[in-house]
Amino acid sequence: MEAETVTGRANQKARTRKAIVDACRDLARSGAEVTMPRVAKAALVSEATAYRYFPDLTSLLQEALVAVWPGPEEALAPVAASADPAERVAFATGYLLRHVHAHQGAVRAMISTTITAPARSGARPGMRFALIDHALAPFADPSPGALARLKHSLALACGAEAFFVLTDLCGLSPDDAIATAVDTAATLTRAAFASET
Amino acid sequence: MEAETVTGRANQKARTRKAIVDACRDLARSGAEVTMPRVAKAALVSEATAYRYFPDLTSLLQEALVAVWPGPEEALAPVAASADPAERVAFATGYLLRHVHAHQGAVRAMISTTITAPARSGARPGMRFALIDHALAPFADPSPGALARLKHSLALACGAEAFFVLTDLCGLSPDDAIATAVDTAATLTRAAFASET
DNA sequence: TCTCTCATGAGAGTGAACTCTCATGACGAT
DNA sequence: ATCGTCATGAGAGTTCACTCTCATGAGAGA
Repeated sequence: MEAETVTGRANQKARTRKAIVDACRDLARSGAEVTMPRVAKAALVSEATAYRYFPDLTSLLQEALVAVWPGPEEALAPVAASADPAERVAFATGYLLRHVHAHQGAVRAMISTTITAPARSGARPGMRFALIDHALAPFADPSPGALARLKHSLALACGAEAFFVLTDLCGLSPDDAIATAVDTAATLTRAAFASET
Repeated sequence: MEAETVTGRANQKARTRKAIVDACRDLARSGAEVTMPRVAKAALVSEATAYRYFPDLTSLLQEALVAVWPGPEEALAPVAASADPAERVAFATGYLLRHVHAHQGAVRAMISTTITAPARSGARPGMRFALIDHALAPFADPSPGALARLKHSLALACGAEAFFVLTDLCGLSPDDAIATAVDTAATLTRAAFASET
């Protein structure tokens, strides 16, 4: 056999896994509702097999989404030169929320299943935390603990939940929702770096 | 018959409805998982009957929760005399989040079902909006549109989603989560009333 | 080539959210 | 007292998240 087929069994598994993740990603990108049966059907595998590779929908969605999203360095490249924390945070928030908007169906499904099982929330990708950390990495703590507190505050504005609260409950358009979240994140950042209380 | 039994049919319906709402409220208060079958069983009615009175779990939960929560005036009575917007908003946020914490199971179930059906999110009680509006009622717009924007920002910090993000994703204790959300809401309010940009 | 292992498929089963239908029986009106 | 309406119960059906079992067949090793 060729060198690439040395471990046929392993290759087979890798192919199956990839087919599932790809199908999930495609469904997520299409904005359609993402369910295990749909994904399995699209991937041409049985539902049982899909569950063999991923213990639950959440893990699958996580892997599919993470695969599509670039890392924080790449995402924040446009503001890499900026020394303004608010500007960096604002950009990160806009970036994150645009992705959430583009993958609404998948993200909604993920929140829906994790919200009722708080214990398994660890399965959710820490996109927001990586972005926030990277955006604030260059800056020193304005006052002891302030940075940690700011990061927690930002988790409220810079996340999928913020987007859905603004669109579903406040009735904002996706663009307005993103603008509002960005604004909120920037305000919080400015406040944290301004006050030395 | 007695005067109270004039419309037996109507009374019967009222009693059934009350039994369902009460059972739901009790389940919610117990912190247990709230499902239609459980509620129906506890209310001694069939699941079909429960669905006859409430089109879905969300409507039931809404009615059960709203019945327990006092109105905004009553809730904000302790800060009725305060003229500090940040203080009033902070109190409202703490109040709201303590209730969310006390009824976790019900609120989680509500979010779980509405997040996947954004169209029906209107069914969610506007607790936060009533509280925010009441907290900010005495104050004039610092600059055109600023108040409206502040209210949208506050919806992110003063809501159930904020509580769950802080506890489930950030890993904070309930008390720390509430403190963080309160702090965030106060910061946003102060920023809105301070800058005349 | 033969055999054994293991990835996979098929399908049943559970519980929950709903939806729909049909039978029952209690209550109100006459 | 009788009749008709209507609240209710019982139960089947659908979809989805999972879980489990059993049979099959393809690839790997001897």
